[in-house]
Amino acid sequence: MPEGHTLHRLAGALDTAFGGTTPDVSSPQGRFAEGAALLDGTVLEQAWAHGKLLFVDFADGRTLYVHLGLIGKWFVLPVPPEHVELGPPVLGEVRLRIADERHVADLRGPMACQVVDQEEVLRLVGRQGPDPLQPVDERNDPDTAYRTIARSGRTVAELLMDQTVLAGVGNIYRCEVLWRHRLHPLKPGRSLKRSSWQLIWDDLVHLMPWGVRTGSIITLDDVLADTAAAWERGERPQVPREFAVYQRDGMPCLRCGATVRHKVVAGRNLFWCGGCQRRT
DNA sequence: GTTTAATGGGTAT
DNA sequence: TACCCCTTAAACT
Repeated sequence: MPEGHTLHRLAGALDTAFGGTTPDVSSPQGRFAEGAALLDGTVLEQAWAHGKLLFVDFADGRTLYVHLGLIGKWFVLPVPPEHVELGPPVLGEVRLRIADERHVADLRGPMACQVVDQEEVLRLVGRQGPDPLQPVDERNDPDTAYRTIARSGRTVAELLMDQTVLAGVGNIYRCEVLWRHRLHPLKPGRSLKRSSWQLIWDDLVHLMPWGVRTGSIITLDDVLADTAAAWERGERPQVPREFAVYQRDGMPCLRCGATVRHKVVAGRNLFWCGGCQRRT
């Protein structure tokens, strides 16, 4: 679920459902009871994201900071008619519920869920690298990422997932974008050409908004073409969960037919094609 | 019924 | 590198 596209999509959904209103904020599970009490009954001004960090600005300078981590989920759903009176029943471990008579947003399993001040927001965002889902400017500059990559002996695979280098990319986008540009994931950062970095960044800028629109990571050109065509027609298609290399170890590469390889690197599953992703 | 894996990341060793 | 946290659904026995 959670790479950067998920958080930007969530920010939009929270804005649409609750922006400018005063929803009920609670912690059915109890573990966020104090924070929920601080926010309950105040205006939810705006939700926004940088990389995988999600922020919800409330009145009085209070901001809710949420990081979904690996397993966190946050669904924003309409309240079905039969549950308008009492609100939908709480199922499972709901750390935080934001709700009114029209919408309910239940947060489960987040790595972080806390009320922070503006200083802390700046500190958190300041540690993040540039985010391909935000406009490039002085504060969101892919060149800063390349400067780090170009003098690093760490692998490109590791650097792309380091949120202080590049914000929002997770394991799927990283594996797939490297495949798309035939780059070996274990190349050291300092061997990555500037032109290759520019291709990676531009490709993420191209791909990730489709993740925000559809809620699904799309990295195959034919899936993207079908989805974009359907979108043009005003349809909201179900996106097939298909990738080039992610979780396809032992299977043939969709491009060259060589066997997709797999290795655990820094505790994460890394996939790449042994045939068409060169080390050079 | 129990174990594992998952699109993350912080902290200790 | 290891270990810890968070939750749930799928994959085991």
